[in-house]
Amino acid sequence: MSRKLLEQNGICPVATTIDLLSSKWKVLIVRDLLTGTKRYSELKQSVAGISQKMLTQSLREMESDGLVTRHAYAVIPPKVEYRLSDLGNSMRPVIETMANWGSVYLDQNPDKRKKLAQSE
Amino acid sequence: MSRKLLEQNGICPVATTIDLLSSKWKVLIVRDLLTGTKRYSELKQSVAGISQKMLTQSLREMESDGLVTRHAYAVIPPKVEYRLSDLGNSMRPVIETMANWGSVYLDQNPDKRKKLAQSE
DNA sequence: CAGCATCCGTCTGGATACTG
DNA sequence: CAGTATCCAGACGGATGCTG
Repeated sequence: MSRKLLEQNGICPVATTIDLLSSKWKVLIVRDLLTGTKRYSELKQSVAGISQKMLTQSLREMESDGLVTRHAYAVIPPKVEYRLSDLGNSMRPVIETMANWGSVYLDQNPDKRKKLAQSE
Repeated sequence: MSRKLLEQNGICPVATTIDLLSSKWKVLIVRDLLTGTKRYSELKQSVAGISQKMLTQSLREMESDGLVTRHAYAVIPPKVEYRLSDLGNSMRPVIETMANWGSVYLDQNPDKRKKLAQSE
């Protein structure tokens, strides 16, 4: 229903952004690609908890949306790298703003921290 | 599964933010409350396409997450107003950054605009 | 007006097994 | 390593009907 959202909210810029970042996974993938090119297996690691199905599916959609580019090397074993396109990179401020907000929130709500130790 | 995301990604600030803004609807609700207090029926209008079930459910969750406050007036017919808490208001930069990104994106991809006319 | 309760189809997404 | 293919449970969310 992601496309429908855009339709129903017309040309709202916020809805547009959400539309391209439709799932949580995509946001986290962008987050991890902001630091540079990553292999499939690296993403699988850094995006804690994602299944290969969701990772592949998300990457494919992001590719067709022009957020990510895929670079496959004809070697054995296979090696595939993903990196942000210019469009994907332009999302940096969005992710950073989220990161800032989350940091402040975590600072002010120490209880939310208790859960686990760092993951990245 | 929203809480699980936070757990599995540890204390990642980005994941934290996504966690509180877990659904698209919530983002759009915050967007609309940024301009001030709104009644239930007004939100139902401005958040195009949302069902009363989803609206109520989202508002309840946002309330318990401390993003939104609810003010019910004992009149007939009933009147209930919703407004952002300080925490909710602090999300303004997040939504604005999304809006900015979406605006630029729409400007550079005029084809995405064709769909419909303005909705808000 | 502002909900709540319920039914129920749809789709998401995890688990598992297999391949170039 | 980097996927693809299937199965399937459970969550999501719309529609409908009913209240204070």
